Amino acid sequence: MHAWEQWKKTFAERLGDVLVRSISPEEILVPQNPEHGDFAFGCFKLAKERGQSPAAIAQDLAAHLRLDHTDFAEVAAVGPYVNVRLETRDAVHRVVRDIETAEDAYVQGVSKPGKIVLEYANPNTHKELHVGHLRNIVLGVALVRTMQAAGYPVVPIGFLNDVGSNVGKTLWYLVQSEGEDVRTFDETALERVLHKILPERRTGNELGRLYTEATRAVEADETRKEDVSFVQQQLEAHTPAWEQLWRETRRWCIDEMAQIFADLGVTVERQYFESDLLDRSHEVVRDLLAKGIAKESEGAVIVDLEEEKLGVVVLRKQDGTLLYSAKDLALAEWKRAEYPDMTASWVLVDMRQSLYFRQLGSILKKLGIVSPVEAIVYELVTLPEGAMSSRKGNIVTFQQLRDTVLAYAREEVVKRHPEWHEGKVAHTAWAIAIAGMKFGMVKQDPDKVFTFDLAQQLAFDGATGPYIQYAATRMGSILRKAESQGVRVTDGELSRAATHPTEKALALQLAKLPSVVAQSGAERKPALVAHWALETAQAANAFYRDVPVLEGEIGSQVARLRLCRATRRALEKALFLLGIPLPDEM
RNA sequence: GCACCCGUAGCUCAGCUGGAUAGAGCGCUUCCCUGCGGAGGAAGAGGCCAGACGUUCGAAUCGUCUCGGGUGCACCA
Repeated sequence: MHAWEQWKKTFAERLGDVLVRSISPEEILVPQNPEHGDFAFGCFKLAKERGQSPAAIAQDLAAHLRLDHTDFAEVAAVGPYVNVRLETRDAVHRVVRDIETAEDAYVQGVSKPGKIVLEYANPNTHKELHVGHLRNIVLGVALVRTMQAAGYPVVPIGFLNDVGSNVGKTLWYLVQSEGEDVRTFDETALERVLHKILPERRTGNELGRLYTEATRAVEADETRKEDVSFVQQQLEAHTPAWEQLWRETRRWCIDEMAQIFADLGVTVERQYFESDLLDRSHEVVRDLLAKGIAKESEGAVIVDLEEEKLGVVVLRKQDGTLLYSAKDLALAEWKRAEYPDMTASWVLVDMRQSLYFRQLGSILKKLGIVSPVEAIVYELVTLPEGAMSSRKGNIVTFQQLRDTVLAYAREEVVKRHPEWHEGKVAHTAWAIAIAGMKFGMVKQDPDKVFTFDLAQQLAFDGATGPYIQYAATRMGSILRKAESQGVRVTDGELSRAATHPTEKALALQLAKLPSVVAQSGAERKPALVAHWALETAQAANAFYRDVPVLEGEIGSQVARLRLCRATRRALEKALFLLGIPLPDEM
């Protein structure tokens, strides 16, 4: 058991001894003001039960508490609270040894049973990734890592919507704007079109631009919808020329996305493609019709959920092409086939889709699927001037953001370290840029709208990712300096140094990490780890300010170096859980 | 109209399984580099925790209502 839980448990047990009843460690609280002590117990409930004043009970408890052979050095009643204080050096030793012994397993929680399949990083192809998608990816990566660390059996999977309605619309626009007739489009026309598209236009950005223009064109002239439908029908029927055009344009996007995903630390056990379940989706719609779950209405196929006050879901459009709903049903079925031992199926999506996922869950239940999908929702990313929309084209693309932040990070690195070689500059700038982009998004509550502000993304001071990296790298440079001075960081018993209050504060902070990770996993809130990292960086900076590590006798130097090392390791681990790399120096 | 989410310092946000004077960061005003890295640190100003009622010994935290803001509600995902 880690120090933090052990201390709470010990305190609770000793209280229980005096009270002759059991006290749960969860009833132990941490005073906001460290001057009160390290742990506290409030006597309000007991006071009510016993008809005595809380202060009198606190006095009594403090007088009878036996804390010998524990890490606690002091006990005091203050008003209605019993406060206990840890001996500084015992506390520091305990925590440093925990981290040194456990190494990577320091935060690892006990394995929970079951299998949770989590779908995230599920954008559309034929569009460009923007900062709204970034929130999904950042949260997804952090969720997977924190939950796994907390012992939850999370299996990350990806799903690419590569034949959505936007694709038909985009390809329709592409073909007709290159002067071809969509109705007679064949392989020779395809060659002419592809020949005209120079390599620099073979990007998601270009396809996204075409999509925006296509939307505008269809809005200007509704009769064009028929051509768009025609194209979508050809795609679903696998007509060769259209299928080839689709495959080619899709590749541009997938290549880009693969790079971005790798950059952002996305890992999935299985990558699904909407296009692979197109045919099955058509069958699913027919099955639902046959079973009477779905019905025809106004030429479309729908599922009526009015009885459950969930409205109506359209599965197949009047023109016979499929909607995302039909494909999600087929996907749910497929996931179940591939993960028969799945106990939960989660999909990370933005708030706008929460009603839709309740509808989907309801349909799946009608089909007798036992673990229907659950949407893990987060709020939108908006711009200061309002919402973003690919259809309207007012988006901040991920590439724009990345290029800007990376250039700025590089500039700052070069300014500080003109002597560094290119490889080191590039890697460090990359690590800082990732931290800059990601941290703001993970630290904020997913239920809150994230207002994207470029100036904020470029701030590397204050409550930011680079601030945390900086605190950790400073711990690293103390260790490096010690090494260069010939001080060896030995293992074994720690010296009896460790007496400064900021040293203790830092150690207690490090002690919390396993519980923070456990809670973060249980509540699906990676933000808790982000807040821990911020507080720890502050504690590390205070330690750095108050305690000159490389002074004094060798024993205390080594003890403090080990605290530095433990701090760096813990911060590195927390950053990893958030999907943020830590450079050696910065 | 119905449903979901949000309303805490000028701004961006923590705190919300009820408990000791409501916390950070940014911005603003003053400071701190012959010391282990100033991407840092110290201090200060700044709050009827949207409002009302209720539950409780105790409410930013729980409940109900009101008022703001956002989002969704049939062929986009």
